[in-house]
Amino acid sequence: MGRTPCCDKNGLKKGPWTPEEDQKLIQYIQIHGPGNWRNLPKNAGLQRCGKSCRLRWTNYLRPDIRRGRFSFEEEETIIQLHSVLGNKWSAIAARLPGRTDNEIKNYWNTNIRKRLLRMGIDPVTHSSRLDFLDLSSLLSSTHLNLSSLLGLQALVNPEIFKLANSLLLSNTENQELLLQNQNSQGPELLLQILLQNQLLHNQSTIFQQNNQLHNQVSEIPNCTPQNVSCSSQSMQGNAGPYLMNGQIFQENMMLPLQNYSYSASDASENSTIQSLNNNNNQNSQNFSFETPLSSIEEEKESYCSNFMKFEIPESLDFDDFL
DNA sequence: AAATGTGGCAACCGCCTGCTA
DNA sequence: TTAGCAGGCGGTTGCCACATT
Repeated sequence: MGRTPCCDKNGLKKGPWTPEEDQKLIQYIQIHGPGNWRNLPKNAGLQRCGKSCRLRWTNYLRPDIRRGRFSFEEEETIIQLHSVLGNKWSAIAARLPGRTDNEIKNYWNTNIRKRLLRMGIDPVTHSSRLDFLDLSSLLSSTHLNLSSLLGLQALVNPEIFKLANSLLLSNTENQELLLQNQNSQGPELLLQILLQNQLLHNQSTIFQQNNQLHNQVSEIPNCTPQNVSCSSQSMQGNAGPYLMNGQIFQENMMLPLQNYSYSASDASENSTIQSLNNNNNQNSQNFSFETPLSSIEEEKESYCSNFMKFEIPESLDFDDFL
């Protein structure tokens, strides 16, 4: 024979808990401790199901629960863990002291998930829905403004970007020479390098690709291979997502997860992305943390706002990306 | 000022697993 | 051995507050 039913569901109260009910539950658990949820409602004088009491305690009344907004670090942890664990909210909550699985789940569904969708990132697989290969050719075919290319820093591995910057400085000094050299494609080549090594990277082949980059760089006049650097220590022997300079990357994932916040050019709401912003302060806007922040949200929004502003042909239908 | 839309979140629902009588 | 429940968990709902029209 099995156990007797935990409770008779008839006549039991449902819905929001009253302060009086909360007080009864707290007092009872303070004396007897949590557990034995089947008998708890009767012993505590509550007209509730034991399951309801357990949920109320674990999700709301527990003294070690941390209320309030999620910190930037907590959000980063949630995203990283979700990329590994999926919707295992209890497992994620176990890594975030004071947070309940229900709270994390709600925060994901109401906040993070929507933000990822707006950015064209699948919140389930954490992979981008944008085909950056096509975007690469797209960018190559448009009038690429080098100063605005700097805005791509939010998209790419900072180490690779340093390389790009070095190349840029190097090439600028010999731009005329570069343009005369048919083997060198100037900024387009630079972008190709960026995309090949950052956006198309696969964890298992990242170092092989880096060697290719090394070779490519060697072919560029006035650019020495020692400029090439790739922070390998944070990637070695790591099959799953990995951290690099505070950004979270994952195999088949095009964007650093830390840059998920997104406010300005919302492709789901605007049929076209705003044209290039040639403001020279764009970089400092994206990466400066000097400005006092009124809220964490502002910090996250400002961190990478406007980071995806390209000149896009009108014929491009962004609905296809979403 | 009222109606409507939207977001956040507490709580419920139902399934699954492990335990127990 | 096994029927069936407790507890755990993820998905979903519905209420409320605030924003927008």
